[in-house]
Amino acid sequence: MPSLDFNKIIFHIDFDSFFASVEQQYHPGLRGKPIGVTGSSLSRGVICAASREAKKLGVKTAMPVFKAKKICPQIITVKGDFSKYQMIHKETLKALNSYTDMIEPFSIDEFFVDVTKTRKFHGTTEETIFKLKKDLFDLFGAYITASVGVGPNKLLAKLSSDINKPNGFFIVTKSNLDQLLERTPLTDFCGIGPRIEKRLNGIGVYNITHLQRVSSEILYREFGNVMSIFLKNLSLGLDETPVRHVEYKTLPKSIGHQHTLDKNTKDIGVIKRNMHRLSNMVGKRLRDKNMIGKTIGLYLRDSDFKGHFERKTIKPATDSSLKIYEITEQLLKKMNWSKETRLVGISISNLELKGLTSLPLFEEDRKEEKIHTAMDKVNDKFGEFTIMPANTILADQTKGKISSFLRH
DNA sequence: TCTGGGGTCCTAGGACCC
DNA sequence: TCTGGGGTCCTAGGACCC
Repeated sequence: MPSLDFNKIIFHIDFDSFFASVEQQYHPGLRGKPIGVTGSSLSRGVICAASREAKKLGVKTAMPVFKAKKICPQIITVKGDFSKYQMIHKETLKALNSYTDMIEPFSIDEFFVDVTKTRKFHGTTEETIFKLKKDLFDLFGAYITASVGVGPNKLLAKLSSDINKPNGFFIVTKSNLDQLLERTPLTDFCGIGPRIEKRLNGIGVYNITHLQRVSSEILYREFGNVMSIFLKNLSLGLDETPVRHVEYKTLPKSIGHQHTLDKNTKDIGVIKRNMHRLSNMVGKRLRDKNMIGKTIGLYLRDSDFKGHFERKTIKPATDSSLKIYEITEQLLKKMNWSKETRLVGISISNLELKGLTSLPLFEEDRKEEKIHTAMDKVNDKFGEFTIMPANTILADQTKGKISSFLRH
């Protein structure tokens, strides 16, 4: 049974309206205005991030652009520039490294930092927070701010970084813990989404106090072993997952790309060309990371927004774009697909680092590898998708540069 | 004008091997 | 003889996060 140890000090650092703040920092003309950062889809996009001014007017993350415009006609939409956000992420990691190496990036704009052992070099918890905020100010300027939550574990740290947003902080203590838990709606806890909430409601649990009191047997019956223990611990503010060292996470478990078509289509040719392009993107990223994967998946979303997924595991593992494409083509056949299609996605999982064992045995394969290497080199030099197999080039959207966005 | 794009983890059940 | 059980791999499906 885990317990709460207030000698442990975990920070959760969460940038405020991250993408939007970055754009406002870079473009002074956008400051003080309601802006929404959008993804790559032009005609059917969603708001990836809203500035605080836009939030005040009711614009929310993941809201379709057209809806945001309806609610807030004066909103300025800005196309997101992922490389900028990535750069700030990396700089933040560097800055945090001067405190401790116990840093776990949780997303592009969130970090857990375990300062239990190192805090004493920076004074009290409050002094450490202020120093950290000053570091960020010196690095990025006044517009890119972060809120900090401090607690004895990741669960409580994450919960509290939201309390005094933007640019605030909150420290969980023995004396404010109960109140904090009680005032937090179930779905504000990391790990409880709308489905779980509904199932909790089904067994009479509507708030955290109910969850504390509900019997473990009833929870077990509804959620099984792992989830019921997780929920019970959560209700008491308990969480023993460690802050993982930054290096621990650098190897991805899966790599995927998806793309919402400009228009729904039944044209298998269009779908296949998108599959081909996405396969190239996935393969390229595998090769960049020097990884190979075994399980290849094809995801199609129909016009009713329903997702359909098939996957297949192959041996040996591959990093070949062509192989990935061929497998997804088989999957497409297996799905017997004839629906109006909205989105095409391709992913690969079951990843491992490419070792000596996976050197291609046959001349044919070596040739393909050489082509890939040459193609990747040109693309690295002159930009993504300078060279692509001919049938990947889409008649209707030739300049198919897709920026990949990790989050809002 | 309905609803993007990148991920992670868990469970149940079947196939297969020994 | 017709059948036990553990382990691993895979598929299929579901839920969550930002």
